[in-house]
Formats: sequence, C-alpha cells, structure tokens
Amino acid sequence: MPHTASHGLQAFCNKLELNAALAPADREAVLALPYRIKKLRRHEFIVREGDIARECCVLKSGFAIRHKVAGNGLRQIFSVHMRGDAVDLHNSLLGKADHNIEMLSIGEAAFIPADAIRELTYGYPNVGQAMWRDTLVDSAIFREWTLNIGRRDARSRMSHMLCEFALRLQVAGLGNHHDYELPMTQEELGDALALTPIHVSRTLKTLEGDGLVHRTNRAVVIRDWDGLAKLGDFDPGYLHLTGPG
Amino acid sequence: MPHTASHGLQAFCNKLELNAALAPADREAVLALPYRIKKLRRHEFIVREGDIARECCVLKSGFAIRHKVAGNGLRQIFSVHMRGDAVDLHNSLLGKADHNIEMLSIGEAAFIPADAIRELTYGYPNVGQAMWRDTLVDSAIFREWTLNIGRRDARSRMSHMLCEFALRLQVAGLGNHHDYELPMTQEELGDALALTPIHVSRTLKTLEGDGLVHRTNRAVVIRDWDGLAKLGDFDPGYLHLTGPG
DNA sequence: CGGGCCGTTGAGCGGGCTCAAGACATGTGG
DNA sequence: CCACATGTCTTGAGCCCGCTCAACGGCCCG
Repeated sequence: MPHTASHGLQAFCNKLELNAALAPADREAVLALPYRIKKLRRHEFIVREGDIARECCVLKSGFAIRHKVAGNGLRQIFSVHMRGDAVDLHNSLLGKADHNIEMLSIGEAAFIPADAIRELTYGYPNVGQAMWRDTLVDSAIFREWTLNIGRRDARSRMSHMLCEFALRLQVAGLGNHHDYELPMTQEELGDALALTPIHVSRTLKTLEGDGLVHRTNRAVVIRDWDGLAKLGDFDPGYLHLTGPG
Repeated sequence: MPHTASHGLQAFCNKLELNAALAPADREAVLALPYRIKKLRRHEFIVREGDIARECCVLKSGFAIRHKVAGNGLRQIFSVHMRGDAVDLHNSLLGKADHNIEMLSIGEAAFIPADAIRELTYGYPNVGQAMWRDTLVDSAIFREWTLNIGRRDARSRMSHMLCEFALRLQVAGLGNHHDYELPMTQEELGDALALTPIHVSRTLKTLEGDGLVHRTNRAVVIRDWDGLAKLGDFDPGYLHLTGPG
C-alpha cells in the first residue's frame, strides 16, 4: 500500500482500496478529482448543521469530529476522523447538513466539489462502490457508539473507544496498537462518551490505576491491550478492516 | 406517488423516489430485480451478527429492528424498520453482518440477491445514488439516536422517538401524525432508548399524565403534537424527508 | 507574572436501576 | 368451563453510578 502523502488525495485513495479492489484507471480517476487544499485551525468548522454542503472534504492531516448540539445545550460527538477520511460524504450527498464537522486540531484538508464526486461514481462504478462502502463503515461505527453509550458503563465505554482509536490510527498509518497521539481534551472525550469531563477524569484515573492505559498530554499509551479490550467489550468486527466478502 | 403494494418491491421503489429522481427505465430496472417473497414470524431473525449476508431484504409488511447485544447481555436496538425499508443494505454490502435484524411482528419480505443489487448500481447509476442516499439517511437516524440516548433524559428520549415514528410511518403510508400502530413491548422500547422496561412504564405514565400521548395495546395516539415535539427536542431535519438538495 | 485553559479532588444529590410482588391479559389443554 | 402457564405491565422501596457545584493546582503562552 503506497503511503506517499504528497498528493492531497493519496490517503483517501489508500482508504478506498481497503473497501474494494480498484483498477489502475479507477485510482487515476480518484487522484484526478479537482480539489483545493486548505489549512484549518483548531475548532474551525468545516460544515455547520443547516449548511448546504457543496463540497466534500478529505482530511490530509489533523483530526476532526462530527457532532451535534441538543436543545438543552449538551453536545454529542458521533465520530472522530483522521487522515484519509472523507469527512462529509454524508452531509454533501444528503444536501442539507444535519450535523457539524469541526477540527479537533490544526490540519489540512482537500475540498472536492460534490458534483465531481457524483460524476465520478457514474463513470467509475467501482469507485462509487468503494465510497458507498466507506460510508457504510461509518454507519457501523455510529451503531457501535450507540451501543457503547447506551449499554456500557463509564470504564467500559472509555476502554472501548481507546481500543477503536488504536486500531483505526494504525490502519491510517498514524501509530500502533500501544501508543498513539489523540488530541482530545477530557471535555471532548466526555462529549464523545456522554460523560461529564469530571467523570472522564476519574474514569481514566481508575484505568491507569489498574495498569491498563497511561495518558499524557494528548497521547495514549496502552499498557495492557488484552485487559483493555476485555474490559471494553471490544470486538473489532464492526470496523470491517478486512475488506468486503 | 403510486401506493399499489401488489408488487413486492413497489414500496421500496416509492421510497427510493423520495431520494432521487428516477427515470422510467430506472423504475423498471428496480421492479425487475429478482426476488423471492418469504413470510416471517415474530422474533424471526433475518440476519444474525457474523452471517455472510448474500441477500438483501426489503420489508413488504410488518416491522423489524436492528440490534446488537453487548458482552454484558444488554441489548441495544439501533433502528426500527417498516414497509418499503431495505433492511440490510448495510450488512449485505459490508459482507459480514455486524448486527442482527429481527422481526418485531409477523410480516412479509422480498429477498434480493446482493449481487443483483450490485449489478443494478453499475447499469443504473441513478438507482445506485438513490440507494446510497437511503443508507445515508439511515446513518443520520443512527446519529440522532446516539444524541437521543447520550444527551436527553428519559421523557425527552421517549417523546423524540414517538415523534420520529409518527413522521416515518406517515411517509410510509401507515398512519398519520396523531395515531399509529407500533407493535413494540415496553421492554423493546427500553432496548431502543437504553432504559429499563420499568422506567419505560413510569415514563409513559408521566407523558400520559401530561396529556401528551396515549398508549393502548400496541398503538400510539399523540394528543399534543407540539408539546411532544418540544419536550422531545424534535427537529425532523435529520430524516431528510424533502429529498436531496 | 498574570490569565486562560485544562485537569483534579471533594461532598452531596438525583435520575434511573434493582429487586420484588402483584395485576392483568392472553392462550392452551383438560 | 376452568386450571394453569406465560408474557406484559404496574407499583413500591431502596440503592448506586454518574452528575452538580465548588475550589484548587498545573501548565502554557503572552
């Protein structure tokens, strides 16, 4: 799998190839998509709920989150995205955005006109399939988060999420099972897990006390993968990392 | 919009037309898909987690749920499906199912080979777009449920779900804003809302006491739509009922 | 050196859970 | 027709996980 990130869409193309076999012509067509690169600040919104999304954004570096704010002011983060993720295929194909996408860190992204994506799927159905499948994997992750929030207690919830990030970051070439950067504050962790930041702090403390993980600055060190996966009830099947079939 | 349900895939076709403009040839191609009709019993599983899904199932009548059971034995329902819903485009295109689909009531469904779906999208990209969009709307509903479970209290959660069902059933031609059948037990409502059945009972009681809804047997009567929608923090935007753009 | 931002710690509260019992429908077979 | 089992809903009492409110400490960066 090529890892050269010189081209703005290379990481995206790599990710699509995990989803479906692409012919050389398919790959060229993806890399030939028109796009512009934009630098993004921390906390900058890429899409806001209610926007008509005319562009689709692929992350080149940095981290972003999907989220929505309920009427009572509480925020729920739905997913965390990293290099190579097409961060708003959802919003751009649905028309009107139903949630926000916000940068978690500084970064760079490629913006592709939504029409160009649509046309690409007409001419290159393999690529269309791969992108469709990519959004289906996102769906599977949403479901697992629902299960996580609805049916697991704070310690399990946290463990599960840390395991998921470990695997996804490894696949994206940004770390390994045991050690990765994660630029999230405890408040942001809380909004992802539906916990208060205070309880996030206490929960992490007990996980560290049990020798499962260690967290410094904005990094995570997993000390006992098996223990963490067991506590987190973590089965990576829902990430569909092995491709179709 | 035609409502004749004589053909097994008519309701599905109607639903796709909400998502994208279909040419007559597109419509014919959908209705020409090979399928077999099967009667389904209450609690019958259509797909089980871990299955390799080779068929895609479209509901002709009855209700079905998506769900998954956590390691601690607690079940989370992700969505409820009704006539015309392609209930496992997700699983069948991802390959290995990562969740269960189970009938909530008796019903009938059309089973279409997954390969036929895939080929259809190659020959009829408009149909492919419409199906992709359909799964994206499912995604949006998953996200809203995550928000609902993570960030709203029991009364709001219940109100929100009852509002969602009212609108979706109306679009499917199965009721109206104020009055619809919903064959779910309180235990099933609890598994959808991440509440215990006991608390579901108490919550419904207080909503009835406030004159918002009335529930009998397996039906729902909404007495005060505005009040229920306000309490449930319900904004139907995420259902994307107005089509693309 | 001051002011955000972030993380920690403590004390008390409360929404939803647990456990338990009972009410009320169904259906089923005798 | 009743006896009984099963599934569903209700009600009560007590408890606990995670929340709220509040204060403090560390850190970075101007």
